[in-house]
Amino acid sequence: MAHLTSRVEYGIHCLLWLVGAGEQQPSSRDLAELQGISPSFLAKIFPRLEKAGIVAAVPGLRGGYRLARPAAQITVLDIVDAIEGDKPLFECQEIRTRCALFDDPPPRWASRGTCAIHATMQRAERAMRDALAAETLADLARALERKAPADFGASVERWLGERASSRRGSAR
Amino acid sequence: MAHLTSRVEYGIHCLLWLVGAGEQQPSSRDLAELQGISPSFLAKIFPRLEKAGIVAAVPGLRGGYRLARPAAQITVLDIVDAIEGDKPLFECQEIRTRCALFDDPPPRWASRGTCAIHATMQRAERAMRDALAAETLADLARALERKAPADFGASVERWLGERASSRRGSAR
DNA sequence: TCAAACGCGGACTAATATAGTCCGCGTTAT
DNA sequence: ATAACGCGGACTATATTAGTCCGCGTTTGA
Repeated sequence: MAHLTSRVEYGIHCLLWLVGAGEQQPSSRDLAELQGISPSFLAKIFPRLEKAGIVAAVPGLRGGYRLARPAAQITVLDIVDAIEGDKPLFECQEIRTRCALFDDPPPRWASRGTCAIHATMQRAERAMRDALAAETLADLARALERKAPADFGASVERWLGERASSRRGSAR
Repeated sequence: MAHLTSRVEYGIHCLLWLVGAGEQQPSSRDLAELQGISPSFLAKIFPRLEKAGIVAAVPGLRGGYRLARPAAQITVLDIVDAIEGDKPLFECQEIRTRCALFDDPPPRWASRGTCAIHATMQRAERAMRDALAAETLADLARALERKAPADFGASVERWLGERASSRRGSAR
């Protein structure tokens, strides 16, 4: 995969289910099965979202996750950074100081300021991050809501509710 | 490394040496040793730049590379695409069609248009690519020229000239 | 004419990252 | 007490990256 990995893709999709979940607090297993992805893999993703303050975790039986703040205050960049850890698009290796014409301690001017190539890459990364910061979880949820039939949200809530009550019940 | 790899970093640094090379056409080995990187690794990078029409290759003894067009007409994006092959920042896996509430052929509306998450990532990638396309090799060369002492360009040309004549000579 | 250096490509290796799985801990509700 | 929860660490398989090595066809100075 590329720079924005499956972790981010899975994370956002499952956060979107959380937007319309109402009072419920689905577990990571609930979310994984609702979304059709690996439960054990999703279980590695959500703790990162919790530490970043995007979701709140409720421990114990009947526990699970809910959004820690309104969806309109969670940007896609917040999610990406929480999951991927703010890894840079480009890592400058300071190649500019390694020139056959330089002596062992390379001249000062060679490492003065930021490497021009690095600066260009940083501008590109900034542009990418700005674009990700411009979109919130609420925007994405609205886009999905427009596509789905009117009763779909209620169906999802019902499905999550059934999962929750089956846990309380005879414990399979 | 991240999404923009060492290949790109090495490629751009060595292309910059080519900007001020004048009439000379340094070999990839010349460029690698001038820049202090692995000659065999750089030798895998330059054929890609050649196929993209960024540099022109001259085969045979005394052969080497020169820019195929003016540095002002070579953007950083051109170089990145030539070396990395235009790989996307994000690969959508169409997770949206995999919902536990869907039947085996998922409903039409679920895959209607572009996935909203994918669209956001594509906007971010576009922003990144636009930023890379805004900078040319000539811009980078100018930035370096401002830092280096006035006679540095001439020293590099002399170094490359000596390498060239030592090839013609008694063969090491 | 012949060797040496060139570009080019393919096969190979080592290290790292990604996508997962599995197990055990402490917590909590039934 | 048990079962499900979040959490973390250890583990595996596969893909990518960084880099080496060798061989082919071309060109050219000795």
